[in-house]
Amino acid sequence: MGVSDSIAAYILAKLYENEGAAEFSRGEIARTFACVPSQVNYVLATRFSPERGYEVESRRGGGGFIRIRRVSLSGGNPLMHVINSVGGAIDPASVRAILSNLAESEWIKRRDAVLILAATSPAALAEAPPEKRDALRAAILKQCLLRLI
Amino acid sequence: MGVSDSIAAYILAKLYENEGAAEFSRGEIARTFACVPSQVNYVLATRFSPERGYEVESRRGGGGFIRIRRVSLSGGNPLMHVINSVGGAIDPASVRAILSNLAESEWIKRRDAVLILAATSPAALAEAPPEKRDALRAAILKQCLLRLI
DNA sequence: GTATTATAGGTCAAAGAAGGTCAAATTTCA
DNA sequence: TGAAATTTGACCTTCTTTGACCTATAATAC
Repeated sequence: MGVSDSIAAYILAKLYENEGAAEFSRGEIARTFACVPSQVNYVLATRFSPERGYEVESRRGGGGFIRIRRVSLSGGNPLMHVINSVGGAIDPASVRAILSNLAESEWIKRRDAVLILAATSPAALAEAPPEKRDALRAAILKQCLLRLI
Repeated sequence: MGVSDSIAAYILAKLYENEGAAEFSRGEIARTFACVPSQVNYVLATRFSPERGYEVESRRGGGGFIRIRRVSLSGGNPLMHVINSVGGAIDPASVRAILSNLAESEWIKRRDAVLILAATSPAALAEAPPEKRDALRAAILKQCLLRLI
């Protein structure tokens, strides 16, 4: 078992103890496992991604922290399914279809759908380089749905 | 929790006790928390800014004081006001402050705030070129708030 | 009444303390 | 062996703490 797995196990244990929430400092983990701090970011990116049902929040500077929340306990949630199936990029029409479906079947509220649609609209993403827009749209959609689980 | 957070909590408690108003001397706070006086200014600037819905008044010299008041958004539709006052770019901390203020004064729902925060989070905008992120954040925020008017 | 002094608070920049990003080097595994 | 996963390190950004120096107001002394 490599260091990344150990770190992941450690975080998982903390989440378990604490009912799906954990807070720690990056430096603390790095010291504990005698690795460079950025390895913690690697673990977060590869094992605690939105696709896996985790929400990660952090703050820099003195008193900085990293906070993780486990958001889906099972794969049964259709929002989780959507988050997984979106992939790295998505066009506006698909977003509209997905949101419309989710609202129709009452997995999210109409109001939520409207807001996410606004956030991923061409108007909102006009500033982004054209070739990056679909990727941004996908990331925004996933982050939003994650908060609604 | 760092010193700044403690000071902020202290002031918040005073505001709560006193129905949205608090008065104290800068030196008094500095002594209480064993910090330099200017740290109090730092806390005021970062946690009790107008964006967050506070008005700060002060006087120097003998009998000097600092007075804080929680100020309620009013006069026309505050959403429109925010939309107009957000320029072409905005950082994450300011978005957080604005949304928390709007939710606090019930011009938007908590759920809306959470969603917009997710849509404008660093995680959501990681795909965008760094120099474009603040501009995108501003555009997304405005598009979202427009739908809530 | 004005000038002086003491008592506040204000500003700003440097130093310190986290966390973030990215890509090269290395290891693992199919 | 070649692709994928992991490890490592150089460099970046954000937030906090500290201190030197500045300005305004009140109290006091002429």
